Amino acid sequence: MSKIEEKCKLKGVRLTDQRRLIAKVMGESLDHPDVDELHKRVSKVDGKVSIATVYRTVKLFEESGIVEKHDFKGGKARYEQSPDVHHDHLIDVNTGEIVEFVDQEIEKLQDKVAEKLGYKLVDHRLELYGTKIKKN
Amino acid sequence: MSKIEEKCKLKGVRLTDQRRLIAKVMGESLDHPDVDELHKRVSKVDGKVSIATVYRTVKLFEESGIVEKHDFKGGKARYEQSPDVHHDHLIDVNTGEIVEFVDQEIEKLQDKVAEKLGYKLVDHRLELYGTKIKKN
DNA sequence: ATAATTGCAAATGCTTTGCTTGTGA
DNA sequence: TCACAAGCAAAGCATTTGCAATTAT
Repeated sequence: MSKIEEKCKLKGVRLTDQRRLIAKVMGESLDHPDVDELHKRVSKVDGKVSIATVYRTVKLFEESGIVEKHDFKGGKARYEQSPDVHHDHLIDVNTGEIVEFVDQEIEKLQDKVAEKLGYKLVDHRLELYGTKIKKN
Repeated sequence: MSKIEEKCKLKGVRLTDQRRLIAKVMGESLDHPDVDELHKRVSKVDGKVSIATVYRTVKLFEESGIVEKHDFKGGKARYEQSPDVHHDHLIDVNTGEIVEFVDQEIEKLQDKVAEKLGYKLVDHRLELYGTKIKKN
């Protein structure tokens, strides 16, 4: 049973063949696929799964905190399995490649900024867009 | 002549009555209106301006660096006049209110993170989502 | 048994675009 | 004058939804 499947059980999310398959594909994905891409990967195993089901399932998983949705610039929503430790993303503007990173100092400063403005931070979005530095 | 109008001249953007009006409305907006809202405000002055023109104009202004587009969570694109000094945004998740802020330290750290990963930062997105802290 | 889930196609909401007429420099 | 802009309605694209048939517990 996949890790995502376990989380479904835990959250009381009813499992179907389609959901199990989508969970498996998500769990095996090391990148950040969009719904179309997920549907393609799922279809290789079961060609009868509709894209509507993929949409419904990622939404369900997201609402259950099982996957994370990202709306990076210029395009469709992309998904990844909810990580154990929070991270942010750097997107290569040339290749679309995504690099994950963690910076505790920035995280702390965000809290501080919010507090200074009279707010309690409940969510945030930090995305860096960059170009690869050529090494000589 | 509005500030945005001046920028248009500078960038060689041809001015029309509609663009002048949209520029004026944008310049007078202290919030971050979406296209619908802009169209409403524009329509109060000239009811014949079509929403397609508003879409085309904000896009043109954005490409010319005259306005900034923001895709905050959950909805339509919102616009503001390009500020002289960069700032980021904190969004009140209850009211939708937007607070602008500047934090040089975070900015610096972002550059540092990108560099450490082997990238040159060309753009970034930092949004804080929070709830107002009640004061007693 | 039966409430929830699926597949399909149609609908949605924001944004863009083709085409014809109008207009700024 | 004439390349470019505007208005309108239609098209596009990602995502959601109504409905009838299917399925999990």
